[in-house]
Amino acid sequence: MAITDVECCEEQHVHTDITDKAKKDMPGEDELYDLAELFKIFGDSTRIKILFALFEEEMCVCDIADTLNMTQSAISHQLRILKQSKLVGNRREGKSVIYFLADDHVRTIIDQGLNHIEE
Amino acid sequence: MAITDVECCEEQHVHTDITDKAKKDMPGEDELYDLAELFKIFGDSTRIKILFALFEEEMCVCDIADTLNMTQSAISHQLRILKQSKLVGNRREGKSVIYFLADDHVRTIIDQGLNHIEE
DNA sequence: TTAACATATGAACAATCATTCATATGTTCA
DNA sequence: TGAACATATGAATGATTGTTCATATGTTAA
Repeated sequence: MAITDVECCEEQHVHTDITDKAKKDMPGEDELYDLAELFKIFGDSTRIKILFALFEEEMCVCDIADTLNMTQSAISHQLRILKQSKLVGNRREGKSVIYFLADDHVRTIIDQGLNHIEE
Repeated sequence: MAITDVECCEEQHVHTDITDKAKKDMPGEDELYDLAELFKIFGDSTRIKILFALFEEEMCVCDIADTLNMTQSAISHQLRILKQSKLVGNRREGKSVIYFLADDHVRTIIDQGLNHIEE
């Protein structure tokens, strides 16, 4: 057990058997960062609402804005974020652009969140 | 179909059959807000790391700080948030305070996130 | 009680972010 | 081609937030 610098408490008192194991099993920085970034996407009620709307059916931007009673611009900005995270996909259909859920992870993640809320 | 005000696109073009259904099935504001708040907790890599550390075993604040190589103050502030969200619990044990995972939802939610990342 | 240790917390600061506004891009139809 | 519609986007702004620093609270042992 190396005594390199001062911790919050005396280094001697750190339970290195536990912390060593925790450090060893900790995922890499990149994975942890990506994971946090993913959850950050769900951490905004506008985006959550958009996802709930798309649970029903695919929709154009205009319909989503109407459903949430928000401006087209605000929705478009958020859709861009959702698309970058591969949570939604889109396709152009004439003048409209149709957005849809990319996969079923979204549903599962949100359902787990609801479970926690409703306990 | 009421024509009350101007939407992003002409009100006439909104697919009210779809938007009405989406509006009807949308959870209440409070629930959506709580859900977003919950995911916001997971949307920070420091808190994610703390949760991963606690996956291994319960730990005192000092050990968590050592595991993450961060200051005691930063960890304590984040533990407060995690506790408020009922994601972790704690108990005092002498001079130390031991933190632990509150329930298994945490694991499930993070696992689902990892699934999405690793695809 | 005092000293040392462990944790919590308030204030301040920098960074991040959601929305708005103005405008640009892209599509269709006459 | 031009006009109308639908969506995207850059800049600006107000609000939120993670960390640091200083310090307070709480616990133990001498």
